[in-house]
Amino acid sequence: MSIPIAIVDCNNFYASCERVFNPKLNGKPIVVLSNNDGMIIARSDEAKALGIPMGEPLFKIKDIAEKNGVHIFSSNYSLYGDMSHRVMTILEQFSPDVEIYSIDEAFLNLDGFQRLDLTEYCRKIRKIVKQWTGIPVSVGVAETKTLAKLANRLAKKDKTNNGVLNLIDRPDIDSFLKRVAVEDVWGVGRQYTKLLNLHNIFTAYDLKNAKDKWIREKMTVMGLRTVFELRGIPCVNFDYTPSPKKAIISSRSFGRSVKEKNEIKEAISFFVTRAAEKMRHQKSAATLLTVFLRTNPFKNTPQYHNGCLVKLSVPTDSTAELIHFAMKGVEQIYRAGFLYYKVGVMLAGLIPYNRAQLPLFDTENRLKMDKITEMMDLINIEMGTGTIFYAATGISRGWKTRAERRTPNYTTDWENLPEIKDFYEAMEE
DNA sequence: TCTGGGGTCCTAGGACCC
DNA sequence: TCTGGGGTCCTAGGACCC
Repeated sequence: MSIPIAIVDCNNFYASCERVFNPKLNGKPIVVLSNNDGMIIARSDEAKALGIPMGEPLFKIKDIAEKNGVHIFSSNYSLYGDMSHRVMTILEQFSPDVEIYSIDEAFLNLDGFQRLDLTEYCRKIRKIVKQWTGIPVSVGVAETKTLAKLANRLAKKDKTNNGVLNLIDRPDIDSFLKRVAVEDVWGVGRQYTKLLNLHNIFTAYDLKNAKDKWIREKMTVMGLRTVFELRGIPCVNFDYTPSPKKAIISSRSFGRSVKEKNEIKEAISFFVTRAAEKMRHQKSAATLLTVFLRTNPFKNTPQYHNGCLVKLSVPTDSTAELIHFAMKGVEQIYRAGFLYYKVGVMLAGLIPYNRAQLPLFDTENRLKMDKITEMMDLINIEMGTGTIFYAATGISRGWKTRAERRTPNYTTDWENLPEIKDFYEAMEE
């Protein structure tokens, strides 16, 4: 007997988070912007209905937004992260095996729940999450992850489903597959869509019936896996305990273009600090460090982009040491005269810290360095990120990303607790 | 004025080994 | 005259995800 898999997906997650704490926004169009207030990364249903596309730069929709009173927000990841955590905690009450797949999605293994009416069960999940967090979710249920994602999509699209679609034991499953375009299948992106369309494969149903050999040749085993999943054969396993990351990236575009090497260095030091913190959090050490910088590819100015990979002879998790090597990298690739718009750092070749090989003859006093790092982490956790930092990251932070329309951290900062009177006012309207 | 950030996996090809 | 076969590891690049 097959195992039912559910995927719970928050509707328009970022937009919904903003709405929870500002009930006046109910029924109003909302969009949320990417970092640096660059483009649209989330839209409420009302904003979608206005024809505002995903990924559109803000300046291109300014007119529509003004005309229709669209509410525009900078993204507020502290808020979204906390809301996500609340939703996931609730989901864990509905299945012992929950895989948190992204900030707004989770797979639930419903093995053992087969005797229940799964559609009813998922309606209950939906109701409780909405009641306890204010976030609306949709649920798709099927025998494979790919089919569950597809069911979820249809649940969201067709309002008659009430946010839940269960495809288990549906003899008419093909009629659902025919309603989903191939580019909307999980695992099929832009490039493969082009290729598939060229070969007259337009729907999930067409893809399900494609020839194995051809798919394997053109789309590798990943594509074949997708096809099998559409046929109801599970190929994508559950992953309950997130394994440590194999690479950690920290990068950002600047709020303005930056010319000076010193500013670039400060920004890179700042990103090294953040990446190293993340790395220590998962108890890894890096053997490779890459720094990169680039000019704005959307501008008609001289272009330059370059990266520099530093192999670290001794694996390290020390911010100070990583900054040291990163600065050497910057010296190598920085060219004067360009207007830089984005820089970043990647830590890779990560290994568990406790397995890190110490060299026989080492010039650094590692024990001492570990103590300093440990203490800095402690202070920053206790008293807030950025309380104590290396001078290399600078204090002016003139390169800082724009976020001009950010809402308060309602749930993670005592100073920003929402006030009940706002809710009353909204109810009276 | 103005276009995100952070990940994963697979494959081909080169270097190197015996 | 003439120069193997099989394996591993690493990297870059390309696809995908949210």
